[in-house]
Amino acid sequence: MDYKKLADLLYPNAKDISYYENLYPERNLMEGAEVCRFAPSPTGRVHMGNLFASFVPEIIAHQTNGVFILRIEDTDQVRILPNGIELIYNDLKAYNYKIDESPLDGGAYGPYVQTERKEIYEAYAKYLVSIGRAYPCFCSAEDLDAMRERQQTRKEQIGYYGHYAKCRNLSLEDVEKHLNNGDKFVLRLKSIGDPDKKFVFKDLVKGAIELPQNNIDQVLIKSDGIPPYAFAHVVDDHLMHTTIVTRDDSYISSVPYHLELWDAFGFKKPKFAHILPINIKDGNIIRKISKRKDPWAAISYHHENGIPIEAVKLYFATLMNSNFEGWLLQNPDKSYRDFKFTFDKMSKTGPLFDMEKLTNISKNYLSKLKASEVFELLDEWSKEYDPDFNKIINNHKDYTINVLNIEREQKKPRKDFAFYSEIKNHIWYMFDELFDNVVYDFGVNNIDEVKKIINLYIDKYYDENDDKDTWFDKIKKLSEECGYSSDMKAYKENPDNFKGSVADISNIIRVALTTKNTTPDLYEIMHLLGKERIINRFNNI
RNA sequence: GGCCCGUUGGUGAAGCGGUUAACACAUAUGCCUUUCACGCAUACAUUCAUGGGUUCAAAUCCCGUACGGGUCACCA
Repeated sequence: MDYKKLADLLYPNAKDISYYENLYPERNLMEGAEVCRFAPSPTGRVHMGNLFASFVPEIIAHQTNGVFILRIEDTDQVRILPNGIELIYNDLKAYNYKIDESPLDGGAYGPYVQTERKEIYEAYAKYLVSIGRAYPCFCSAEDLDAMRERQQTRKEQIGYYGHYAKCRNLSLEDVEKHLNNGDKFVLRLKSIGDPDKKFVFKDLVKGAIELPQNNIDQVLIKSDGIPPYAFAHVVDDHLMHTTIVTRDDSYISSVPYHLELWDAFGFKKPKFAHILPINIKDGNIIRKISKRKDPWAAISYHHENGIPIEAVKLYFATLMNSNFEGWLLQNPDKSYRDFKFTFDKMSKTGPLFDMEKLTNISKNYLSKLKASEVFELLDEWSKEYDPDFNKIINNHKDYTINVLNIEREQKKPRKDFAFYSEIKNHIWYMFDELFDNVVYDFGVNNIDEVKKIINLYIDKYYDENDDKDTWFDKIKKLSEECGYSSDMKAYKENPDNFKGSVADISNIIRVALTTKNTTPDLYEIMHLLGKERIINRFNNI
């Protein structure tokens, strides 16, 4: 068989691969720099699962001074979305992922959309034919269905291989005849593997895995001229000089085929890291995150609820390498990017998404920020999701920052809220605009007693210039004057001797001012509220 | 069904031949305290799915069983 002739027959116009080999030369990178990529299909918006899948290559690429590529795998025309590329790109950008090369940023190794690389694939397909490792197959869908059925009933391996690979031995004349007929064909790999032979594949995440060789003559180019995933992946990652292929763990079973393809081309193989998808426990079953079933997994849900993007990334970092958490505890002021991530520390079983954990991480993250930083974040979030509140906090910007600063600048700051959407619930009573139609609950204290106490307090004790100690001493004096114990220990020992304690007095003032039974430090709140507002609120009781 | 992979407390997860089986989250109790939050202290796996084997020694190595997941397309 003259393979060269067959190749020309099949792909008369395709370029020689040397053209592309020269067009996309070796990258000039530092020793150890990794070229990684995220290669999604443009089928819709990113969710937590994809976001994690892209977090990994992004961080590895940039930690090694390498390159992070966004490549769009749109060879399956039926599932793609019209603006799918922008959707994905914007979602990644919203999380501050640094994308070095992409359909939108361009780059020297593009195009970065697979359907735009058709002629490249053709050249490499032609090459494979010319060296006798690929051949055209004219079998119809019906032929293949019949074959599969037969294999199934005979309990044989399913696929196009061995004597089932009818088109493998087509002569040049046969092919020519079909072509003249206008018959469509797919290009298939001429596999030389033996499934009875095993080899050991080293995965960066999963370690050594024993796999059987591939013997299926897989489809390299579909009848529409576009390659399925595997062929496109090999050509693209070769030409883009990817050093680490990160992808979903489900690809692992097709590794034997992929490796045979790399070898058929004679290309230098990249390293592989098969990443377990983030799972979710749904009742008793564990399954992949689903966009449809898990609304909380959608990026939009995170935006709406004001889940800080940095917290999500911190959470991803702990999912990626569980020793990250301990490191962060030791290095609270460092960025997650300073931590040395490795693949071998990644979960081999698939991490479970844990909202409680994310919440905790987020609380810690927000508690460490400056009040002004929290304000900026809150401002940005509320602009879109709570415009009324946004107006209020911007009308009193400095005041709001001070409110957010209550018990913040201390070694162990408060951790009241995890998400921006929760902040309002914690500080609304500090704003007169929101302190409207409020309902007070003074518990066991009747309203006359309450009025007596607050009036006495304002007339006799309150002074807005008091420091905290003086302020509290006065509360104690007020307690005693009203028959309440100023000493908690004494009160606890003989509660019957008093009408209540200084805690009750404090709480009456707290509720009168905020309606809430639990608030941050009362002194700070009163200090920020100011005399006028305090008197007004007391008078409203 | 074939082929791969996995199974450690309520949860995530470290450990990879000798540990009191880390750590974090959650939960509970106590302390601190004007409330809350924070913090601190204590408790929570007589044991690492299960049965066997190797070994002086096994969560760690080997074999079987059960269960769970992945994959077997002109989808990625």
